[in-house]
Amino acid sequence: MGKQLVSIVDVARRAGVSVASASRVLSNASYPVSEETRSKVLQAAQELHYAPNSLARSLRAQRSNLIAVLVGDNADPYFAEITRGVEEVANDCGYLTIVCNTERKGERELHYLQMLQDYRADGVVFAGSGLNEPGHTERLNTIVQTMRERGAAIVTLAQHTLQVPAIQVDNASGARAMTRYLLELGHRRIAFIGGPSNLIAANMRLQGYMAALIEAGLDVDHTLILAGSFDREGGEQAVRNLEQLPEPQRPSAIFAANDETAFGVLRGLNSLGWRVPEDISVCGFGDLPMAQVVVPSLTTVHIGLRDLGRSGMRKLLAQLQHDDTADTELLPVQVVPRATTQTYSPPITG
Amino acid sequence: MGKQLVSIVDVARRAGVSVASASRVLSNASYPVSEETRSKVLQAAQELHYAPNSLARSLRAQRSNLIAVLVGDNADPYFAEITRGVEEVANDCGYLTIVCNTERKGERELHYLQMLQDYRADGVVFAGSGLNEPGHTERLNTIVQTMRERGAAIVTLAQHTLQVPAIQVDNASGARAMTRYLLELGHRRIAFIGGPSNLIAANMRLQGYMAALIEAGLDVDHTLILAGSFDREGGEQAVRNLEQLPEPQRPSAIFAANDETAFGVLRGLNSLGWRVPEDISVCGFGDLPMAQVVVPSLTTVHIGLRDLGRSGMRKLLAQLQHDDTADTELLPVQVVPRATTQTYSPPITG
DNA sequence: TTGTATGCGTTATCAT
DNA sequence: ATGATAACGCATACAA
Repeated sequence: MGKQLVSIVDVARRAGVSVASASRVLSNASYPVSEETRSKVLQAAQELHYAPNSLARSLRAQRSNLIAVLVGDNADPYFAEITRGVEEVANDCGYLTIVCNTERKGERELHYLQMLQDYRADGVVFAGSGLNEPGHTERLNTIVQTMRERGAAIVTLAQHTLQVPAIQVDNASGARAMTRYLLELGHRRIAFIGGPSNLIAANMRLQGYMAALIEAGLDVDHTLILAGSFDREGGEQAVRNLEQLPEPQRPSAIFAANDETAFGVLRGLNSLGWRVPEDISVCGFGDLPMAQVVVPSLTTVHIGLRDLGRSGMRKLLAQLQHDDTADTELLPVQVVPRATTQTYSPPITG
Repeated sequence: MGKQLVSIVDVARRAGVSVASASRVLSNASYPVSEETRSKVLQAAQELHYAPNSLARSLRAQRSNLIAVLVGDNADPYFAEITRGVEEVANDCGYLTIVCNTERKGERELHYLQMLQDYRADGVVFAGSGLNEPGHTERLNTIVQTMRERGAAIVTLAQHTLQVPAIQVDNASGARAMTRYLLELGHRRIAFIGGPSNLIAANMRLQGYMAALIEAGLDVDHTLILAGSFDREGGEQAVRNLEQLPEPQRPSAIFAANDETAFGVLRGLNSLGWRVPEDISVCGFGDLPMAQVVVPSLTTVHIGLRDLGRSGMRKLLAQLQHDDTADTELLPVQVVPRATTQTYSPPITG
């Protein structure tokens, strides 16, 4: 490979001092060093373009200053925003951020965790909610426990099977509030397009939706609950399925379990020639940046995603410094009414 | 901190063999080892839940298996897509991906590079184009050279002042092609909303735009060239400025230097009550996923961003394996006509 | 085929 | 205040 970089030994030699002294200067140790020694070391380091070897440092210190964020897909704006928040705080505190795309596959998640354990990552942020694959929870728990015993910090930013410090998005309340909002607009037949069945967050939102209906004294119509996949394709497919429904059974509003799905719904409705919100109301969950960009702008449930990332990283740091905060916090969310929803008006039969 | 993890020494002891033998088994060395020894080591490792220390390994091997992607902002879909592609290939090849948000600040870029040097990152992907800050190029060059001398691989995915292997998005041709396309539609007054002046890519697109006009024998009207910032706000602001223009000087088409800007333009026009594409045509550059989501869907220049990331990482690997490929490749782009552009029709004066 | 010993670059411990 | 040295965990050169 390339030529060796200068090491602390080279610096010490050039400065005419011991390695120990050089180290004390270069690592900003609190240990007393004479001004003369200090300046000699600093100058030698500068002249040689000394770059401390963080791998060696980490090995020695049992502390890597590496943290990781586990996401389903970093190109998904939901995770991208969280990652941004995590990275922001991490960088401020001298940590490097490793991004891991699990593609929502248990196998990949475990694979990554093992690598992170190997690299002695100081912490891991689970950005997405837990996977419901058979046997996954157990295996996940095993490695997470091992990491924690080693001193690594873990935090989840969603409902999770993991028993670790968490910041939970209040999915159930958010979905309930949104459903109530639609009910107040006069809608009675409200379709719900869910997410992957192995995603806890998706289930919580479904629960919230049903709870609101029941509270309002309405029956839950299972023909109005459709499968989705948290992506646009799922939304489009669901619309095609809704179209198959006989006229009187069709919904007057569609609640998509996340914004991406809602975008797919909007696209699907558009190609069907159904106008939003005149013919049908639509809403999502998440409030991605593009929710405000689409025309009409999307009514959705706002989650402060970047802040969620920031708080998550801070919680990680707190664990690392044994400043143990409350183990699990709930992140409140709010309904943001925009232009894709409007008061229900009965179809004109003529 | 937490309790010590088991090391290779523990494994060796438990297996009743030397550390060297254990290492040979656990690192999959090509060195011959008897079947008996191998299985003893493997079993001991399993029983102890041995996790190899990658920091030690990296220190020893002078090779970290860490790579980094330098982006302006990982929450920007442009960079998010690239990062995804990089991470995909990196992970396939056993590398961990560090994400660095430079916020397009030279200072942050340098700061990150120093950290990456400290961690002995095996490679760095510069996803964005070079910054034009005074003195930045020189300082950047210095540290990049040091990294390369060390054996690290570098690749840029955009026009860059750095003299390193690169995959360049053909910004000039793309912008020229798009401008020609608008000209063919009959537009003559085409506004151009640029990007940050210190971004080479933005300048290349402006060059392409002007080249097409000149080729068509048209004058470049500088009142139609507006400043932008590669974000939605810039697009909205530019629209407000265009509105100030007296009627006859207004453009019939707006070419935004990137998609984000175009989204801002669409939003700005919408709030002004100008219809797209009936009253005015709009197009962007980049073809982000959401270009197909907005209504009407955005005419833009397609860049295969995820592929760009993948190719970039492959180019990095090629360098690492001294399979030196062509130093700089050009990534072709294509105009994708969608619904925000249409044939120019002169305003009806009545 | 196996084992011993050394070095990768740092920092902390212990003397001085 | 300074210096010599062990140890972090691993992989290799060399010896057996």
